Amino acid sequence: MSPSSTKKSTPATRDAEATRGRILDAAEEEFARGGLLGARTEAIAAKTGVTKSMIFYHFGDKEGLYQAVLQRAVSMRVATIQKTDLHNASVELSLRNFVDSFLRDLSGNPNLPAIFFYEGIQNKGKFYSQIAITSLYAPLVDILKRGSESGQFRDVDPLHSAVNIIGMCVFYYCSIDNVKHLWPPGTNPLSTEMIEMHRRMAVEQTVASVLAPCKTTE
Amino acid sequence: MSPSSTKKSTPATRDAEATRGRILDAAEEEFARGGLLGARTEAIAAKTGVTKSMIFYHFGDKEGLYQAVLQRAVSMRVATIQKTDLHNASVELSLRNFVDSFLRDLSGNPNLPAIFFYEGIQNKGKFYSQIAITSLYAPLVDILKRGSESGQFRDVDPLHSAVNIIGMCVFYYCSIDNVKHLWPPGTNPLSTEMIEMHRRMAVEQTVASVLAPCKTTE
DNA sequence: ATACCAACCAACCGGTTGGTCTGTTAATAT
DNA sequence: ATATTAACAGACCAACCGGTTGGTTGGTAT
Repeated sequence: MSPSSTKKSTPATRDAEATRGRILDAAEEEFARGGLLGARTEAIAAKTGVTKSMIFYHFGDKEGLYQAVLQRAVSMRVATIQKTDLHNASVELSLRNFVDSFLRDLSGNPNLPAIFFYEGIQNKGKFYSQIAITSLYAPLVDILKRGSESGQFRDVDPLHSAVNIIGMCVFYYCSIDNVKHLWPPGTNPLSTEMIEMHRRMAVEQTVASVLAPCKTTE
Repeated sequence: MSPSSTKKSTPATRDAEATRGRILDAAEEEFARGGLLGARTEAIAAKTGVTKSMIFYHFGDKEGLYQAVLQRAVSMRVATIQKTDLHNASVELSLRNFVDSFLRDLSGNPNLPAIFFYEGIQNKGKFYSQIAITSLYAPLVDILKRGSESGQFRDVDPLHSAVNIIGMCVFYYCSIDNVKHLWPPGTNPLSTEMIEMHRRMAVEQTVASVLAPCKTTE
């Protein structure tokens, strides 16, 4: 019953683990807004509620914090990929599952696409290692290869079509403030309905973009 | 025969118009690398060959230069849109023409996608006015609406599918350094063959992503 | 109780960067 | 020729920002 009855629980103050987590959350937002270069350590500290020094105490330097943010994001995505049914006999269903799970991950964290765009453009992918990119793309490439070879998909290049499919999924999140004017004023691009609409459209377009034209009956 | 025989030609030195052009070119590269925030005026000046002061002399401030770069990019794209056949009786062909001309524009200037991404994420689209976005997207939205209503396309939402289509086209250019590791080492993502491959794939996937499934031979 | 250390803060430092100020030189008109 | 002005250069500044330093405080083991 007492606040510190359990051995491990620390009473909220002086909790290093919790502080690191809060810094990571704030940093994710800030890096999404400005990338490694444009993010301000002061801004991260302000959002977190601790002093700027804590960033350097816990993560070494700005770059260390950045890598920690990237690492966490990749790990989370890889975790949900492993929980998804991607080896279904129907490659169409496998593709549908992959894209659907990807888009649900994104809707839970709309900042991630921006962070990875920054990583590619600003840092030329320096911190987004070969291993990370492969682990994120390989399952999708594999599905496309299987579908292409079995004839269930059109004769698409697996790598190019994989990249294009990811692009179709994430562009919306990276361009919200550019394209928001296309919708009637007051429309909130991150509202539940809009997010769901985008997911439906992206899944349907994705599948249709590679699916073989319907075989003449029989 | 003399170097300054023609009235209009200025001998290369003290040519304000040419200097502005060179600054714009250098700025486009630099803004593509870091956005309005991350671009360094010194770097732009260095690439141009003139002093940093010239930027402020010709464009007022960093923001003025940035707006000039955006303006020029939008104008050029609008110009080619107007030269493209987008009102063909076949909406499929109209769509194909739009995407193809878009991708050919991009291959001539791979920096543009990054600039517009930065604009949306960093500046929240402040300088990418409602007018600009509309003039760039409206023709595509129109094609999708026509195709959807006539039944030649599936029952897609014109706005969402338009955004997704653009995403499929530009993602490759914005993520080159992230996804380059997917291809065998040494592959140049900006080589003529890769660019052409990407354009073919993007056009085919785009059309397939909205095209109605083939009617039973009737 | 008290010694100890991880967790934290406030003040400060040095390099970077957008922008300015003072001048200088090349073209042009008269 | 010479006055005028647009097109340039270079030195400089104030603000900003990543990172450091020295010191403080709260939990904890003995």
